[in-house]
Amino acid sequence: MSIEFENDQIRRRYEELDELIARGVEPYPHSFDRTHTSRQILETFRDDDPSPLADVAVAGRIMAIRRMGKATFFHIQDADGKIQCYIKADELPSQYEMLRLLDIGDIVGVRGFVFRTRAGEITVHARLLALLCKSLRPLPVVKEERDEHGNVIVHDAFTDKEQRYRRRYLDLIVNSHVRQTFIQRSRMITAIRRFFDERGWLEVETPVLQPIYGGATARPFVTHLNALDMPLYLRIADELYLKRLIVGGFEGVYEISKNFRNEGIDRMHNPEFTALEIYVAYRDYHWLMDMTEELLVTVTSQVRGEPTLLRADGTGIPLERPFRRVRLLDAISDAIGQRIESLSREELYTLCRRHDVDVAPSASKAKLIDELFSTLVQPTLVAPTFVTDHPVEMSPLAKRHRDDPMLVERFELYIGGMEIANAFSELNDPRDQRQRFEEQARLRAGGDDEAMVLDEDFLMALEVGMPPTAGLGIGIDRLAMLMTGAASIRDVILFPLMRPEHSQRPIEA
RNA sequence: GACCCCGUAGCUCAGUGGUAGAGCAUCUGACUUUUAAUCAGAGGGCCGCAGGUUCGAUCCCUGCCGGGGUCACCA
Repeated sequence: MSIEFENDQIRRRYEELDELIARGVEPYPHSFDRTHTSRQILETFRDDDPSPLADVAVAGRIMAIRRMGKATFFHIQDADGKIQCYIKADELPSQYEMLRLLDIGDIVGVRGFVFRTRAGEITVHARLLALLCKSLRPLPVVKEERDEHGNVIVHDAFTDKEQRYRRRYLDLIVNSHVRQTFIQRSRMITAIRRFFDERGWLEVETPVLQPIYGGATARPFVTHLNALDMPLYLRIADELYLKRLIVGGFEGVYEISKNFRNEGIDRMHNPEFTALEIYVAYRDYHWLMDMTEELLVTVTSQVRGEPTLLRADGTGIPLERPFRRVRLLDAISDAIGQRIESLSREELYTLCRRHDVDVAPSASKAKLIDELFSTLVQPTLVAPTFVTDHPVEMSPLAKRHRDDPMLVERFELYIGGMEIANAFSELNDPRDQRQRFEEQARLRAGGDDEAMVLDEDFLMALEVGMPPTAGLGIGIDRLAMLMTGAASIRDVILFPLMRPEHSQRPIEA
């Protein structure tokens, strides 16, 4: 086998690998009996009694080496953090020789006793050094130092966004804040599950591949099922299936799932993203606003230690109950200084033009209201705010407002200028639902390719009868952004969608 | 999709119309409590790709590829 090496460092490492094998070192052994993680040692070491840590075994990736002739210090990194190790040539002559052939990036196991160095760092003094995996590619080298206040100063951080997203494994190895971000994301989802499970609501799984896509207005990804020779769509939402389960008699169901929307990619959008949807029978959107507040305060407190979310600029967003609640038409009217509910489509269009809101002349009334809101109001909604009671044309799956049939019982939750949640008192009147679908069909015929598709089976389910139900959707990625202070959705998705690199282009069959 | 910015060593970045430089990393040597270890030396580059202008292009121009940002589209 001949390998063309990309650079001298990789060639060098392959040579070292051969030399290790020639010396009888197994470069890829099967296991290592670890007794402690780095953190367990750092947290339990006591200067007045080091004996409990007189024989520990740690394992991890070498992140720094300081060779000083016949003694060497190195740091290894495990999932918990880093710990320094110390090895002396006269104590372990053959393993010290092997260490010559090791590099930053190699994974090793160290068995020994724990002590504190003159410089004050808790360190594992090696009685055994074992190679666990030889690394054949150089890692980005990031150096850290501590200033007099103990703050970590990072030098030459691995920052190239393209490389960080494409080679997330490198990003995770060298950027500890990235590891923390994804740990927090995972804890957030765990906390959400716990919150729902404690209330007896059932986690379910519904189809990703759907013959009819629904539950949201968006362009879908289309695929094809060979077995039945039919098109299928990747789901854009779970809504219609979860409601069928409420019809079926479950009284609280939720799903945390990937949705797929064939639309733009930017700081707030990834073609596949994670959504939470939950439906609870016999409840309405008022109850749901209270529940949403409690959910967010509980989850944020558990993940961040306090009920405060974090913006990318470092400022906090305290979650103080109750969240502000404002009706959509009031919010827009206040921003404009003029009531808008009785305006015609043409008057709304003129209003948009006057306020520099960019809209197509053919835009529907719902679209114009949406544009006015998202341009004039949404950016101002930093503190958590429920925006409620949307016009019925904007919300084909929501129940009409009990006080005004032109509106629906709906809320969207905005935090940090982002839409985080969307919820309704769910429409369960099958005749009204059919009319709404028919209106969507007219929009589709008029060229709106994001309008909803009529789903006869869903209507049949509503005819069987769905109890009054409250339904909520939360954008998990966006919530994770606020949980971690991320500026881009790509920073909270492990493998965000990227255009393939040239060498990785799929070959046409 | 439109516009703006970016692409130089493994990483982070300088730089110039006369085919390249720093720090870290790598290699050689010294060093048995170092810690951005230190000290002395060395190697490493299709300057994103392809054209064009020019005696000569990493630099100027055009196109393409990739990334970032803004807008549009959109949860």
